[in-house]
Amino acid sequence: MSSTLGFAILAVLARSERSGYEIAARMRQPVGYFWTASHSQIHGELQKLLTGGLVGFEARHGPGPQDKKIYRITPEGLAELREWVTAPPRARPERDELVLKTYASWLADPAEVRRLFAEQLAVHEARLAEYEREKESFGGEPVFGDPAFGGWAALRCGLGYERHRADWCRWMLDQLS
Amino acid sequence: MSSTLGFAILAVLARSERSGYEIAARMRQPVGYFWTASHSQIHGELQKLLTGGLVGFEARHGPGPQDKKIYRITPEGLAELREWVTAPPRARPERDELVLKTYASWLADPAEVRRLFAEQLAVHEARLAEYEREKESFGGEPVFGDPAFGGWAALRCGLGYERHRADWCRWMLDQLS
DNA sequence: AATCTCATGTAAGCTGTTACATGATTTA
DNA sequence: TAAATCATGTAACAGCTTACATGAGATT
Repeated sequence: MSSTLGFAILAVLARSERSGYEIAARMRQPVGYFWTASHSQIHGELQKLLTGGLVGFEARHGPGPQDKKIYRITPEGLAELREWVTAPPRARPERDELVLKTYASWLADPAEVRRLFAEQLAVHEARLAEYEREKESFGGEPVFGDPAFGGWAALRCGLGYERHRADWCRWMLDQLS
Repeated sequence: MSSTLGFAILAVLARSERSGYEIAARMRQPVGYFWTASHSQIHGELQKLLTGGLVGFEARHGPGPQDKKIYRITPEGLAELREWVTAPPRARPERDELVLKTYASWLADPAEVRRLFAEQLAVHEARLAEYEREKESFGGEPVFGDPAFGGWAALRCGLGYERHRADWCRWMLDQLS
């Protein structure tokens, strides 16, 4: 039984073998859009996966003081990952700081609340523009079965989310005028 | 400097004085739609808020072995809460297990993926129906300034989110057929 | 008689963040 | 020569979950 982070790492390694450093880079972009971890967390989790026999590694030298370790998913790791993919996700409790602030917004100066939501709207519009650019960079529309489909579907989810958030911010700004 | 949980508790206490038990109940419903905590976490956080002078309490007896403690926000607590409301929320890293599963879905049996998304769609449609019912239970549409506006705005955010998620699940099911 | 609600707390453990520690190679 | 990138690890701490512990009063 691995943690979700373990499966995130396995999902990356299922596509190609990588060093811990490279996995950490992926956890910023593009996997970072839906799962993130710092390098310290990744190195620790890789140790656990190694103990569990879900990954193996091959050391290669340089550059740097320590040898580079190229991790690879094992057949056992792939089997566990496959099982996990279609298992129902465990519900995470919602924690949304902006909505919490909204809940307490009756205490605040309306002008300041307006500024807060204008800022948030700008953030979501910027992300939307970024996602639209990435959408362009996909040549065609990948279909299910293609490994690229995962990234495509995630991007569509991100676009929908940012649109919903931007709409809500606009509605809030309307309410404040 | 309080944690976000501290401010969530202060936001509840700003509306009316409550015992730890009652705050925990609120953290399931309706505040639970955007912030949750278990009773053990709440009791611990209340101790910190008490030490910081942001809340005070009055003990009242019964029922139960220990006295009931009715917590009340202090002027200092209210001032800190007011300041926090319009401060920019600190960005939480995205962690979305369903999207992560989608990223790895190329490894799985399409029929199983279809089942997973059909299940998720049902979850979001059920929540949508629940939120619609709650929307009805609001008599009119509260306006900004009314404490009830916070709950109303949060509900509208929730409705938008569930619609976006349901749409994405439907799109995924389309892709799988 | 059993279970549910009210009521507060402690403790162990996991997850995740931030800072510390080292050092070679490449680029500006 | 200074900084960025590559590269791996440890340690301290904060946040959160789950289980343990107790017990009165109300309901079934």
